[in-house]
Amino acid sequence: MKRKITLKHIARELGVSISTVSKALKNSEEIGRDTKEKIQAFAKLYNYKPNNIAISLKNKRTKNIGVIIPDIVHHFFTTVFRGIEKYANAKGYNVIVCVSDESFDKEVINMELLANGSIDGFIMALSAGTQLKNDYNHLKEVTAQGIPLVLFDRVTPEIKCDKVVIDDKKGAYNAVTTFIREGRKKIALITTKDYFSVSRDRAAGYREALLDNDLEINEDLILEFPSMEVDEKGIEEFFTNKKVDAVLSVNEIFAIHSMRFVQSLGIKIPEDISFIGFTDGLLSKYSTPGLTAVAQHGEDMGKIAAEMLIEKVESEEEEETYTTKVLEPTLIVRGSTGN
Amino acid sequence: MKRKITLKHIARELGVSISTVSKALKNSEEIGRDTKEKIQAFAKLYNYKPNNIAISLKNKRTKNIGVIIPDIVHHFFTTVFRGIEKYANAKGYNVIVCVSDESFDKEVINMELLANGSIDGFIMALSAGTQLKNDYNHLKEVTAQGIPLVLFDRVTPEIKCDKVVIDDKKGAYNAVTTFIREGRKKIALITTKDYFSVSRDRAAGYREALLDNDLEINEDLILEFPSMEVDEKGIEEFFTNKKVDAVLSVNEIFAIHSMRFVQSLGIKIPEDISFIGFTDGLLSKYSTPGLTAVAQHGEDMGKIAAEMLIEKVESEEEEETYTTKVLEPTLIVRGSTGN
DNA sequence: TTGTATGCGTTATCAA
DNA sequence: TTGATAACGCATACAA
Repeated sequence: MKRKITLKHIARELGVSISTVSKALKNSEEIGRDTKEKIQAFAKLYNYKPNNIAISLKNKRTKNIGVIIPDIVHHFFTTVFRGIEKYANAKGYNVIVCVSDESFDKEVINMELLANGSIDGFIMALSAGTQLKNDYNHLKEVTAQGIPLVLFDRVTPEIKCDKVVIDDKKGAYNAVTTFIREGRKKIALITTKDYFSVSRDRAAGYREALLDNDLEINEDLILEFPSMEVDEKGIEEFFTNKKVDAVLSVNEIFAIHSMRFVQSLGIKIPEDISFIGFTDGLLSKYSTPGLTAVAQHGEDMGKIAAEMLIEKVESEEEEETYTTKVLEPTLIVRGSTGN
Repeated sequence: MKRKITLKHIARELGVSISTVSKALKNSEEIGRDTKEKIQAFAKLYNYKPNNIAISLKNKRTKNIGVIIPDIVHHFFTTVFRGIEKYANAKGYNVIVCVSDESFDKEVINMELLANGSIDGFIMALSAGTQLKNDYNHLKEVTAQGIPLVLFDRVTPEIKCDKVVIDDKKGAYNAVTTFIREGRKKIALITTKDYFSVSRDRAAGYREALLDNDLEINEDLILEFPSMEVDEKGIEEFFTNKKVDAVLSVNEIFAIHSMRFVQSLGIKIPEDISFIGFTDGLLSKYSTPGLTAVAQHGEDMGKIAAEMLIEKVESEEEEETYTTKVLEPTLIVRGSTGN
């Protein structure tokens, strides 16, 4: 087993000093031609590569960025992650992922762990637990230490930092407008309590679109689940009792379940009822009929988040200017709408 | 902005030596009661946490594990990752992810980068590019340096290391047997060239099951795509020209597309044709009808991989014994089979 | 009981 | 042109 070779080894082997080796390998002008060649040849031969950890310690820069997301088996987050990873990698950064599992405690623990020197900055989406608890001290700690932070998708105004979100309100607004243009009148919303920031905005867009079109808001047509767990019973009950001709769902999974259930009742999509769901994921694409979806452009979001973070990480000045980028949602039209 | 505090700061502030502080914080018996209390109080007040990087350098242990996977927007890999992450985290390890993007070059670059001190060991699934090129020198390098490596799912006999796989052959065998028990005779296989290790095994299982049941292998019923890209045309052509009453697909996506197409032809599932697909993902669960699937138990696989890796990382002896764990596939029965 | 010295692998400053 | 030394933050063997 050939252990990794260090400057010291090379120096000893070649009878020169460590600093000479270091300089030679950086092609410093200070070092004589032949010593340089000798050292470089030797280094190449033994495949010398500087130790990242030592360099991190010296530079106080790890070239690692920490990503904390609520879940990894999740199409949207995974898409954002891809955007982050691609950009970060291209910039020479590695990505350390921690999954908060929607738990406040795990989010805190992971963050504190990584904050002790492992990473140069954070990119994260708040866990449900954190949003529920409304406690952001761990984030404040981190930013107070001068560690750059970028929040995406699930954000909070409590923390001053860069943010990337999509215009959830507009996404919902556009979806509802689409329904109305189709002549739908009884438009339902299936939403969830947990995802405060996004659900709130989406519900707001839903309401605003109805009002702007002189339709009244019927609270009976708003189905609110406590979490994103699928409540099969709740869905069945809703659709057996309520008469609706269009449904906006804040996520794919509620929409898919609903579609299946109404289809089992012999109701036709989109003839009798239209569906639009947030987050253009695999299910939307492959359901029958395809689910018209509000695309969140996760990969772009990830890329932008990484850009913002690395920008801050590498900038010398301690700017106190934070920006929030708002991406435009796009409606991907499929078979579940349009009659 | 309050920068992170170090032992040195505490020492200076309290007028003691660095080593005294270090010992006091480790509750060493050597240090006097009052000094210890004073130091501990001060440290708590300023929320002292040791710097991970410094400790890594000292211990030559990073407590990071590197995970290299071909794709992150992928249900199976993401599931494995969850298993890895959970276990690793519980053991105090962080996970650095790199995505090879199915490319040999990226796999090599990422691996070499991480191998220079950033991680204590690797868990990975080979990229398609690597399997195609059949070049494993980067893996050999790493293991030669004594860095533990665990391969999962997409493995190679070329490298001596721990491995975790499912019995792909058996999964396919069982699926085909299920078809035969249903009385199916014209059983097709949709497969792909790229994933050598898994596709080969699955195809072998398919063939063996046919032979064991005295059915002849009709090469016309084997549809082989060059990659996992969906070739809509190819699928349509196949199903318009061939008469089949059962289909085993090496992935969900081919199966889903095929189901949709045959349904559009008015063929009934499972009455006229049965489907089974590998990788029990979201699509299988939510397609209509649900796709009977060969579950790969990704999370277990990830957990086992992490266990094996951490075991090796933390063991003192340089054992040269490598084991391969083979997980049993499970058939998840849904609506696409059983007539 | 406390402190000094050394080392982990690297780089940078300064001296020779 | 080369090398000694200090420093990054921490831990520990050894002195005092």
